[in-house]
Amino acid sequence: MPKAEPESTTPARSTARQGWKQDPASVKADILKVATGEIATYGLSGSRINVIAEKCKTSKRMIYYYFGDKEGLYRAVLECAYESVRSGEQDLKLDHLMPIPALETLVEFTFRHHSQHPDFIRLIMIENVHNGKYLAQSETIKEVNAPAINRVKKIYERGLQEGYFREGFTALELHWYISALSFFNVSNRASFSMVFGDSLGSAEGQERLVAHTKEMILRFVLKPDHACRYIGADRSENGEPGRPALNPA
Amino acid sequence: MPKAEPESTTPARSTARQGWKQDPASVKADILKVATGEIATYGLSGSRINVIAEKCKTSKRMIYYYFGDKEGLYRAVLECAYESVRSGEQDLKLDHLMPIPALETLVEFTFRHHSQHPDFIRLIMIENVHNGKYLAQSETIKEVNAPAINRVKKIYERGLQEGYFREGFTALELHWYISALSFFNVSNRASFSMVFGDSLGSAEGQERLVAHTKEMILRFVLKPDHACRYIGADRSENGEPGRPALNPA
DNA sequence: CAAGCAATTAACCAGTTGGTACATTACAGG
DNA sequence: CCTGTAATGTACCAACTGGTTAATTGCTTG
Repeated sequence: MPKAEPESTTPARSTARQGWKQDPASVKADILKVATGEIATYGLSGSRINVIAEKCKTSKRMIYYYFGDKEGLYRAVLECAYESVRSGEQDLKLDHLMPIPALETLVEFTFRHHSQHPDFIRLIMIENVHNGKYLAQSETIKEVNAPAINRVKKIYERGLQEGYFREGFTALELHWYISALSFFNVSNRASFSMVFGDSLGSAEGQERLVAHTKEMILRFVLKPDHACRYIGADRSENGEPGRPALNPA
Repeated sequence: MPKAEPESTTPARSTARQGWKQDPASVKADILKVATGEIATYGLSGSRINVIAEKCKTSKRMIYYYFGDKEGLYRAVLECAYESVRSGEQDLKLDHLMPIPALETLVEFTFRHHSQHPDFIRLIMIENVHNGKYLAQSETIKEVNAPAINRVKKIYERGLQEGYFREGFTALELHWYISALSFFNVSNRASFSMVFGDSLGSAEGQERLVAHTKEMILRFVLKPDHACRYIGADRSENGEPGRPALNPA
């Protein structure tokens, strides 16, 4: 058992005391970065702290010095991943958009954001295999995720007030649907493409999936009249789905 | 390296020669069953063949005798899981239903079927963490999953011909959407409920999710006029979403 | 019954793994 | 310059792990 956690709560501040050839914070940050990659790749039980230490060009001892044990390292990786992903979600400016485009934007952003952060998705997959055991130990993470729901909530409530959206959903449910479609796209790509071919993984396939996902969420949330009018109006890029008006004939 | 795989290709045939106190096929089947549970719970690298052997009340040697090595066992578990899940999907009789109810039935079945087989979902999650490496080695599994696509395809094509569905989708895409929503419900329940509370995991929450998922898929696939007419007509059980007619006013 | 073979057991092994004890280095403050 | 302390490197270990060797048991068949 190491004596105590060192003080540096903020990793990667390079203006700290240059205690060695490099400041300890960067060592800690490096361990975290490498561990994230290793654990995301091999899982908690599949990753080896020896390997992590080697890849950090530091000693195994350092990992235990900073993170206590393997689970401590994993917890730190989880929290850090959640935080860094959250921080990348800030600048969306959805309030400036009308509810429908705002929702479209959010869905598209979520979909693409997930697909651009496969390691984060993998960590969540792994954590789910562990039944959320380590997520449960972290108080930080619950706070970190509240904004995600609020984003949906604001859009949905505005859409309700302005008469675009159907009533009867919760923001949590909407977030769930958006997450499900965006998450699955990354999490199950391997098995899906292995079994059915990876036509949906190609650039075109992915564009179809984003477009469809957006459309799916919108069609679901919109009031019928708005749905029939709105959908298809801007769906000119894509092929058949989405027709210009209610009655094609 | 064990000499050769024993002949029994069909596990669990109990009428085999009663070679010992119990027939070897049941030993093999038992190993497979226990291994499925262990691997689904702890992952490939997280599970221990010692533990599996103990739980089987057999020796570790038997596992190597029947499955060669740990990966061989895992492959067998994967294939067996896919097969047994497939076999539970046969008796749906979707051909006797009109396209719209057929699709509804399929979605609802898929959703509930997934939630009733969490171990299978977990195995797929784990296999995806391995990037489908072992799935790629199995030829069986591709064949096993073809019917899933065909089921969707038949419904979709009938729906097209009879004028209910919009054109421009592939059966694979539709299957993807149905799978995504059904799979996510199981795969991410832990992390989701850990972060947002498990209101969606309760009995009522689940019923809302099934209903919404069905509705979402239908709204997406149906032609606008059918969508407005059909949706909500049988949506009397649930609360607000789904209104009786196109123009509520 | 002897031989051959499938099924099974128990002991064993070498490499790995998470984790630690202990010495050491470098800086900071007195 | 001396000492405390944060930071680090080295060597080490006990437990475990996947995997194996070799002997044994019971059935079947000639």
